[in-house]
Amino acid sequence: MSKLCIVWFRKDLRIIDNPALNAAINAGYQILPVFIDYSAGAALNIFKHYALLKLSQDLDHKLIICKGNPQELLRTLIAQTRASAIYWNRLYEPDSISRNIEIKKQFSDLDIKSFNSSLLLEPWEVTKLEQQNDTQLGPYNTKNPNLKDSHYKVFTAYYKRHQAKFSELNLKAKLLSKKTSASIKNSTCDLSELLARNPQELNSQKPELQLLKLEELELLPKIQWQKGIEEFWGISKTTGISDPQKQITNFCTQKVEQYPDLRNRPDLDGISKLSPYLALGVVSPQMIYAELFNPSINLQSRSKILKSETSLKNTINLNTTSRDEYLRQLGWRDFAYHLLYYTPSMINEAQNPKFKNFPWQNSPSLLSAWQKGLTGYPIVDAGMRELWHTGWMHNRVRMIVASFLVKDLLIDWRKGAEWFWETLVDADLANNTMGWQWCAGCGVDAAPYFRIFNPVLQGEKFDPDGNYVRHWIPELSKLPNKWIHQPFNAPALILNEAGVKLGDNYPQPIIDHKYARDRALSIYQSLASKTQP
DNA sequence: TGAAATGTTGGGGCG
DNA sequence: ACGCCCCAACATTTC
Repeated sequence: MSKLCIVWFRKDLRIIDNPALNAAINAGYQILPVFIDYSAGAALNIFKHYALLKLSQDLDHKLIICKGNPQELLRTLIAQTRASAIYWNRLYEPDSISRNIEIKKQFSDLDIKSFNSSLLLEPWEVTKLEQQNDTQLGPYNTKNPNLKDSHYKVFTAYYKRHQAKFSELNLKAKLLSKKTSASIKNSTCDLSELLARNPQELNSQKPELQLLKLEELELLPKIQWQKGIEEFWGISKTTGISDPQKQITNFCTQKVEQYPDLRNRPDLDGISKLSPYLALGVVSPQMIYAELFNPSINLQSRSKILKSETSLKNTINLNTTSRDEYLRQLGWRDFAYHLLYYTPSMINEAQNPKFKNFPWQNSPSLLSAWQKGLTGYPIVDAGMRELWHTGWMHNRVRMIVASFLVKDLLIDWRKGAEWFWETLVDADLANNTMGWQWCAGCGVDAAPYFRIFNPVLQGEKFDPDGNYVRHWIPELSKLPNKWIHQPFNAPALILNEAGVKLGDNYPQPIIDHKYARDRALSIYQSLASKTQP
């Protein structure tokens, strides 16, 4: 019988293009797939439940599910099964890094290997210092004086290097490892069979492993909150999340050409909606990349557009620029992990020290109105209701609601980050933290402090027909376009005809934007002029 | 990956 | 016909 390898699943809940799983099979191991639950926001937990349901099925129901301290659980499992290897795919959150260093130490007599499964390039692969490719150097290695300023702080510079590195490593040509699901199933062990084959182990003094059924992780909420999420994401109660590869193909073959034009339009279906799949590693960015620049697809879409009387030259430019623009977003994702890896403190602290004593107002009632989508500004409320019902919000609207919370209401960006963390199915520590610091203007590569979104203008610009607002705020649906983004300015007659009673079935604005803008400007301005020690 | 305030221009109404 | 004013429309500056 061949040796046994624990493949430890975390945020790589897939069997396709899973480097740790592939490597273990290639090394001739029998596979013991293990999932140890980790804490996550409520919405992500729902998605995690259904992603696990699918993964478990893909692994022929041999996935071991448990909960608790990973070190202890792995120790027990190794004692019981005599596994001689542990393979996993790397995570980059500070807690995970330190835990993994511990585990590597603790099981140093085993074959332990880790892999990149979730980024195009890992944090240390894009640095200012050329020799900085040692994965052992972590953010905590402050003894290395070179490390301090080796990382990028501005996206444009980072991405330039990212692109260069990407071609340098020739990753574009790298083929995805495509194991058939049959071969994966063949290599996968069933724990109970395994233990039955070694009955002496069962009778030993060794600690018993508490194996759980998926339901026992209690990832689904007690209230029926998940219904809208299940519906929106095409989730099946019995088979779990919908086939993500279909979602990738659909975007890369149909929608990507229009991406630059439509990506800011929450009223249209112009974006990939792959974020929750990425957050849990149900898909890898490599899978998206492969499909995005799949030569045969390019050929198809080129010929399709050629038929619609576009010149060949334009077509090719159009193809690559729209695909590159989408790829750039995956670059932002890598950048978020780069920042988090080198400055883990950014989770709780503004990267810009001038924000240390920022006079946040933190009114609980205003925060609550924002969370419920009752601010009186339609584009903000539509976004917050979309978030609550689907576990997701269009990125343009995320920026609008974030600007409103931080700059209009003067509520600490961390309150917003917490809410997003609980309610987003794509909740991702690196992205969430970077995004909020960017919006609040307190990050290293942040929006300028004076960039304050006007919710009315943003609505009119990016939801010009008001369809997005009408969908999420039906009580406003009868308002004409002219007033759909500013009901508080509409004549009484118009409101009457549309059945809108401000302060009754739709709130008055909880703050006057002009007043709020001036207030934010003066605070941020005094901050900007403040000198730091 | 803003918006408002301020500045400039030029066509048209009008005395 | 001409200068003057008004004010969109656009451009630039400022926050």
